[in-house]
Amino acid sequence: MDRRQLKTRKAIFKAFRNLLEKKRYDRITVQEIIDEADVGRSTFYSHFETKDLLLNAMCEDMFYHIFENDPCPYVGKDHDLEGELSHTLWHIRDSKTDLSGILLSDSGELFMQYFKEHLYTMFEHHIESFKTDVPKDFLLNHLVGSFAEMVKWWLKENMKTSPEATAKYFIELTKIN
Amino acid sequence: MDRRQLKTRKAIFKAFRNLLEKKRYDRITVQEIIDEADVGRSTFYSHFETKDLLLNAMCEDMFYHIFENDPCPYVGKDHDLEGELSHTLWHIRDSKTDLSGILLSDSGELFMQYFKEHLYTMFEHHIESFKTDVPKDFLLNHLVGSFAEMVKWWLKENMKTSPEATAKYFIELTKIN
DNA sequence: AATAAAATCAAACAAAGTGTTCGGTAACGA
DNA sequence: TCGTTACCGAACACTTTGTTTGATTTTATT
Repeated sequence: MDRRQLKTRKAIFKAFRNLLEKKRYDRITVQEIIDEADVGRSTFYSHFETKDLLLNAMCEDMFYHIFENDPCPYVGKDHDLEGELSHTLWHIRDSKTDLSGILLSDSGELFMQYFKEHLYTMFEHHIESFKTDVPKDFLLNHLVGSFAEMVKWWLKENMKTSPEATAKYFIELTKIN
Repeated sequence: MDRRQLKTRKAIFKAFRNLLEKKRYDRITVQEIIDEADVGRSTFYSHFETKDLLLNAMCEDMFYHIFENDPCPYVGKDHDLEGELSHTLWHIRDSKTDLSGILLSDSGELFMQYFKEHLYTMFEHHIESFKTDVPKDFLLNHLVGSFAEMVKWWLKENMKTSPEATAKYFIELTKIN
């Protein structure tokens, strides 16, 4: 990939992130992004057709590393749920881009939706092992929703508790078998 | 209040609701609302300064009846949590305006935020009676988040289960003491 | 029924944002 | 070095916004 492309792409992402911490997504104009990123108007549109696609690209960028299936450097094995949750929290904490700034911003719910989509596929792999009477889709919704809320709370509290303890917390509070 | 005012206000609300079921909040223009409601441009702005304030007014209108502290016609006493949750679900089901259309729309998260605000104050009254080690604010987040997700799921499934059974479901799945 | 008050309307407006196109300039990779 | 590619800035037609104007109903009251 051309260095120039990467440079503009990063500049736009950074500008977008800066703006998102200051104001709501739907109040941010392309004009402002252009000014903040200091790129030409036509350049922006050659990279991203719309503001929505920019958001989309940025979310993929942000959440890719968090949910990638890599050998976990912190937790030995992540085949059990609790281990995988810790793993995920580790990645969130170590994420290079400031996730808390964005997830806790006025447009946080927007990113939460992307976040939840990833969580769905993650929890889906464990859903079979749970013994409960509630329907599967409800249970999934419940797990994803409460875990996402927990992450938000965790970030808001500056991640005082360790990923392991936090994951254990979550398991503890939810009757999943 | 003047009949004309009420008529315009209702027309705008209805137009807004119709549009919200078709497209996202931030893609809806004031122009479209005006056209759909068939009111003059200046009339709209004499009622609502901005689109955000219109949303705000409509949410208050929608959630007022759901969370008002009335003598419950369905559940005898609503001093216990489960009874209050049933009560809330009853109101949601009987709500005149189609809540599910809006809460499940593309802009559902927007309304969920308002919804959650009400839930917070509701759960706060019960929080003292819970015996658990997790911090109070985390527990609140957890309850509000998972209950809100449950309502969304419930609406999506066309409210097949009864309010009472659904509330019991929720209590059942959450370790709150 | 008459009247004063108030809400509505259409039209017009400047200002700001959108998305596209253009040719010129500069940076890249080979 | 040289062809390719990405960037820039300027201009464009177009839409949306929020405000103002003055004429036209509709309302509540007497």
